[in-house]
Amino acid sequence: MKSLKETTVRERSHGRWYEDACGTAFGLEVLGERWAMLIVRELLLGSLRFSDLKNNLPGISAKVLTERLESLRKWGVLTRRQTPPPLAAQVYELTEWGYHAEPAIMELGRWAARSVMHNPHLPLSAASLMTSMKTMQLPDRMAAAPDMTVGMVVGLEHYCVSIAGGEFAGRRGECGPCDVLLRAPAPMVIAGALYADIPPEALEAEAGLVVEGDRALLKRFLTLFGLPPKL
Amino acid sequence: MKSLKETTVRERSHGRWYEDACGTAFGLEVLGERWAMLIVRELLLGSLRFSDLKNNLPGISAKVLTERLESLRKWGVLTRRQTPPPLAAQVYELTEWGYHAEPAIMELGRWAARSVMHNPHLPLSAASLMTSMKTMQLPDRMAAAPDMTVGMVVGLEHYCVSIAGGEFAGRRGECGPCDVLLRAPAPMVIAGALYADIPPEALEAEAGLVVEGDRALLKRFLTLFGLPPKL
DNA sequence: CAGAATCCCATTCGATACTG
DNA sequence: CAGTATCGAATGGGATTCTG
Repeated sequence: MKSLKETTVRERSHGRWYEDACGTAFGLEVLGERWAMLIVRELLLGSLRFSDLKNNLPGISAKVLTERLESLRKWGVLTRRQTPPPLAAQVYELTEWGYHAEPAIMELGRWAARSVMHNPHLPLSAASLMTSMKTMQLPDRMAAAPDMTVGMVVGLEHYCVSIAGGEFAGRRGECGPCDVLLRAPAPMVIAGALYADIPPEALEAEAGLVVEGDRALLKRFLTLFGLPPKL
Repeated sequence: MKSLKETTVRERSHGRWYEDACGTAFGLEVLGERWAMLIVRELLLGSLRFSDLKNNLPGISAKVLTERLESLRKWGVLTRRQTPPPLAAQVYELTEWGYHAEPAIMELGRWAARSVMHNPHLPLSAASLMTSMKTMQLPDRMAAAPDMTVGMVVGLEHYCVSIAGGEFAGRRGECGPCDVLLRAPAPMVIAGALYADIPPEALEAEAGLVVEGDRALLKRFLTLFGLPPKL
């Protein structure tokens, strides 16, 4: 009984679940626990405080969040940083390696979205919406897109999307001056315009969308994203 | 007490852990459980029977393997198929959608391999070796590579790698006629040649490697793969 | 061999309460 | 706000046994 427990402890002290040393198995040691990858997804859009993470991940408990953050810190995916004196808060921030997990996380999302069992018309968090936009870019349209800056205010959260030289970038925070500003009460209002081809006018009339700025550019913007075909 | 349990059952009946409906969250519902992604990785190289999967995934129990296979089947990642009468065996085989998970799994492995905490010189399964080769292709070298077929016999397992038109393909099974045939007692012998730049002659002398066929082509082959820089 | 079924302990998780 | 502490319930998973 004692020996059984000791064995377990020894194995876990390595942090290893899988005997296998291949890259994927190692990646799963780091990001394979429940919530871990979604925490990273949140932080891809910018640093966050503990409570912001908790609010953005409905269903996660403080305990699990604490454990995951500590685990991810040990693995070198993120760091905990004290913000300068004015705001004495501590924020979690991805390391360079942590940021490089973005392609892996996006590939998983892109793959999953092609399942016939995935319903894209379900409630979505604001961060999910931003990540999905990056994932669902249509490369040929994006290559021909004019540069633009699109601000989004979803509920109380601010996001800024920029397209420059065919490159998409999204982050948390306000844009400053932007070509288009969208205000929506919920993420799925914007998702409706992006993925369900609902005209923005209809969403303004019925879903509380508010559009400011260049409406023609908004139309163009909305053509840059699309769901992949199902398999 | 009853109501608490009912709530739990309802949520799990969706198979949903995360409230979030984004693609990544959905992908994690499907592949986020322990072992699930490694099972898929095994099947990417070709269909396998239950006992083969169990042997190839050291540490997995029959119970967990059964559960995962059933879950993956329900999600449409794989199917269970009866082989024709002569061999009355049943094999697990990825669906088309399941095969499309390959980029996501490889991106995760590629990312993980860039961690300073990942040691590539640890024991490796044969399937991991094959997957890692696909992941660690050097695109520019691969583009200029001549077509070739390389057979590998690792322990008792046979694999066949082909390069045609700059495209890498690997699968389980024998090659038939091939340009180079490698026999190694363990996967890491071949990994040493690929990633640690150990000359094949040294491995033949000291690690039990056996090379048959075109040795010059083998040298060329070994230059096509390399570990990504650490971050 | 290919699993299903059972047993049972260890771990995990979520809810709640508490603290600096 | 940013966690820590504790506890009970749920789940996970290894070992074993049984069946076709």
